[in-house]
Amino acid sequence: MSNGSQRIDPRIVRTRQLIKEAFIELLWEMDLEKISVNKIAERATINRVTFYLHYRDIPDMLEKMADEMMDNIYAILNRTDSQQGGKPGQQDQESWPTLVALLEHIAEYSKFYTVTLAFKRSPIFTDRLLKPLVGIIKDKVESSGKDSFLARNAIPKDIAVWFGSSAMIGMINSWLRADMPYTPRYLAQQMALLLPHYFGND
Amino acid sequence: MSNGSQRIDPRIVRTRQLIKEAFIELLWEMDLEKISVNKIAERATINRVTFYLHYRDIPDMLEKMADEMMDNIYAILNRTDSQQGGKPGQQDQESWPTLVALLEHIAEYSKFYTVTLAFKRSPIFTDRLLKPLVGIIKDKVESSGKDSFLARNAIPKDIAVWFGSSAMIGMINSWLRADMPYTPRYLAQQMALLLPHYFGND
DNA sequence: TGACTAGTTTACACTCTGTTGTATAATCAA
DNA sequence: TTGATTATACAACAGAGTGTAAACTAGTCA
Repeated sequence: MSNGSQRIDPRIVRTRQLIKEAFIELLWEMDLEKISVNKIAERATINRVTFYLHYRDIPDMLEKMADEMMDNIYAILNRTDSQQGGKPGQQDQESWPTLVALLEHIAEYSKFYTVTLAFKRSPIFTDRLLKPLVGIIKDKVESSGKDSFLARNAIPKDIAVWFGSSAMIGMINSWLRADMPYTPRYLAQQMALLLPHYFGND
Repeated sequence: MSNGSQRIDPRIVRTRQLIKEAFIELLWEMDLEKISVNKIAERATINRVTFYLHYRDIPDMLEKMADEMMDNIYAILNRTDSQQGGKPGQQDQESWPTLVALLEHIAEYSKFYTVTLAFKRSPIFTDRLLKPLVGIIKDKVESSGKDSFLARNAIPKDIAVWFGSSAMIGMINSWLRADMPYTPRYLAQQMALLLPHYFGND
């Protein structure tokens, strides 16, 4: 109880890593619905029964992988948020460090994020990523002044949130699909340009 | 051969309709991967073998349903495009009739579009709908002048297209998820306000 | 080293798939 | 209306995948 991070049996780490890698590989090669526990076990060079020692079924595995992903995302969002404190002026010049950090993280694990968000017909985790973005955009919209663009045009707040968050997630999506032809920093700058109402410079 | 619309055996129409309705119902109730041919046949009150007389498997059925959907979408896009001809000035005042027609169509068949685009974790047809929107947005971006917002800020054209199309599809998605709290016309107006660079009034 | 735990192996009952052959019922054309 | 045609129903099958159990093997940690 004294140690926060429990010591985990390295066999468990190894097996879960093998399963995860096998799944990502298979998702490159075929649609989600064609992936079976059999195939995952075979590709991961583990016994099929071992899979069931870790996950109830494939949807359960997806759920846990998504949770893992979101832990990483939230770690980035919280880290950069607290680092810069409350200096919204400088924030814009740097085109929002949080956004840059997020895009850099996605670029680092691009294989995972591509198959999981942007690939084929099954953007299985898009929904998850949308959630924190909605939260961020919501804050921006809520705190926008009476004379802001959104207020001047009487745009309902929920529509403003829909717009900002889906534009952002869609651009990340397209960027991954196009095999990341721009650097995270440059893309972040363009996003800030296109979404001025959400980046302070309104 | 003289008649364009082939006379189709009413039994075929009936069976395919039953299958389609059963599938949409099941998609309300469970994830795509939990839906089997067995369940579809049972719900549709047809024999399981009959399913295979119409579709090779479930992915094939999805493909054909998507094709059907896209036929309807393209019919709307082409109809309103040709109706108004080339009067881009008036177009904006009416907040883009094509967009209104599209949203009205989606609202009319909201149950289908909700499960198929916006529901749960499997937006199975989103990709399809994205395609014509990308085409439309691309035209707007290509034809934008040297002194337009996009040109003044040197925003790459592909990024501009990513932005416009994903903002649009995302707003449609969120609108469906929220159970369409605004009329198609009103939503279209808000979209035109938020995306001025794509609606002529730049 | 010895206790513990993860992974392997084999086996079983079950569901789903895709196909075949035959029978029945609905549709269409003359 | 009749006869030919075609869609659907029904029963059966092999093959694959699922989820679970029990006994065994091997890696981990104190």
